[in-house]
Amino acid sequence: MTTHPAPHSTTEGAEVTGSDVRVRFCPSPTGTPHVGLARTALFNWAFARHHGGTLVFRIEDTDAQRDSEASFEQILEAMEWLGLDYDEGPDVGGPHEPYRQSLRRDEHHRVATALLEAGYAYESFSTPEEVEVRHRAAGRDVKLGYDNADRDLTPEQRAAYRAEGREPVLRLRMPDEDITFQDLVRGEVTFRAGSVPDFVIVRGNGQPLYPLVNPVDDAAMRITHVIRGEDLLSSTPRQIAMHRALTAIGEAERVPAFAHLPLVLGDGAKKLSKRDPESNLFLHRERGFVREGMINYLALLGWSIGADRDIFTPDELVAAFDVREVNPNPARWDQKKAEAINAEHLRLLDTGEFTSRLLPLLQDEGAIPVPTTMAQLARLVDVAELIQTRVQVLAEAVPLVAPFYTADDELPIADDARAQLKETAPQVLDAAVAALEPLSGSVGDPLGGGVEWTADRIELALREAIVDGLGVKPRLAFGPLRTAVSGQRVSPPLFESMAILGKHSTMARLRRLRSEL
RNA sequence: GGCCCCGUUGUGUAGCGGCCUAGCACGCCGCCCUCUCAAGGCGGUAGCGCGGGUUCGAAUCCCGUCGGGGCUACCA
Repeated sequence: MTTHPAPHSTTEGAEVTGSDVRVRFCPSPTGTPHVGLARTALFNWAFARHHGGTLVFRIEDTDAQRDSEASFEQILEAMEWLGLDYDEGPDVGGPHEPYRQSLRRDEHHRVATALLEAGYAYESFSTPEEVEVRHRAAGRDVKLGYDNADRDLTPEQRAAYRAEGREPVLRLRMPDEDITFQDLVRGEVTFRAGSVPDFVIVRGNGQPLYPLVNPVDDAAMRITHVIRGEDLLSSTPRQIAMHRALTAIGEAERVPAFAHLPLVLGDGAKKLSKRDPESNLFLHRERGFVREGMINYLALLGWSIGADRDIFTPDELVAAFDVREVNPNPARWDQKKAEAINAEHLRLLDTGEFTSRLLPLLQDEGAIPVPTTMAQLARLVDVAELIQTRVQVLAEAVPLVAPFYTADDELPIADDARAQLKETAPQVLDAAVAALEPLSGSVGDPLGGGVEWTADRIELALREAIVDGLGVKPRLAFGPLRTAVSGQRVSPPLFESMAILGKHSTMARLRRLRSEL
């Protein structure tokens, strides 16, 4: 048996839709989660949810050299953080267990044997060196890869190789015809006959390889759509050949539909490398990206929801997502745009929610005492309202919030803030102290009478005393006060800050800076 | 080298033969607002890689060309 009739299944090319859709996210647990990986997971998730189908999470941990349990845990953590829930997976079970590829070894061997017996796979004894020698001898480029030389070995030849002590690898016989498929993102793609050599599916030591196990598991799990990165586009003819062979021997129902997502590029024109810090999903989380912002930006890497709109929620993504509308061109990671999108989502949060997203990060960064008291929490809600439009990522809140939780006499005065103080600063501070002293420290006369410590009253008193009284321009009038109160050049609005700090703290801070001049 | 993919302002995109003197967003620049910084408002900057076709008409279709990228393991 040299060639095979093309065993195309009758369902090939007939795309499955609706709740019959079954897609999978199948990372190999190497290293920390990459934004490109997250985008692939997101698009699979959005596709499954949009169609009311099933998302399978399978872990491809068959490379003991590179895989790690820690990485596996991180991928789970990433899925949870992004809120990408799956219907079947290693930690949630499902009808096609196990979902850890390393546990499916027996199944892989069984199928490999079946492929061999049916003639779709064959034993190959050539070493890479021998292949290279043959290419050179024939004047061919050695980069052509395997030369299919062992395709038609006789039983005697195989026995002879075995007698030499050689351990054969198993190769899948590629069909002698063009392989064409409809990529959901790119349209028709054709690989010329003969351009893809017969490939190894089981190592000499018996270890099954990715080109075998990935399609075998997809077939076993009845995957209908393979949505993955463009870097795997060139392996598609091999997978299709494998799926056709699997279909022919009854191990698969169909050849799945393929969709290849554009690459995510880094600064140059190259694929965003794992070495590039911006590729690390968790670094973005630590900086204070929220789930909604990250999902929104990730979705924009190759897809758009409409002509004049680019802010949307995860639910809106699910409702609108269609993998056929994904753009085939590579997308560059743009940190500024990513943060701008995140900022929009921060502003969309109501103050209470914004506050609770902020709290853990502030605690971790030491910007707010731990444990945090109810009073401190209440103050945070007030502060949060002031800074919500002033941060793009949560981490930017740290310097803005910290002064509200620092002892008055320990407030650090930044060098640049001190440096910008003009010679009028002392008299401005004196005037401020004098103007604010008469105000009651009370913030709540329910009847609205009396002098109160509110932002409006504070502003009024200060303007009268300094701007009108001393004839100092507003900018110069309030600069020193800002420095005294926050220790910084940039802060939340001054009068509101004073109101939140209270009279006692405010006065102490004003006097302290004055005393240092 | 071979195979394959991609090509609209700096970036991401809208565009699927006339609605395009190319829209939106980020960025950048300016103005307004203003106690700083933001947010917000207004305005500006910059693009269909190139060459041929097809057509009354092309960013949109075809061919070529150039450029960029991916893959090219007994990794996944």
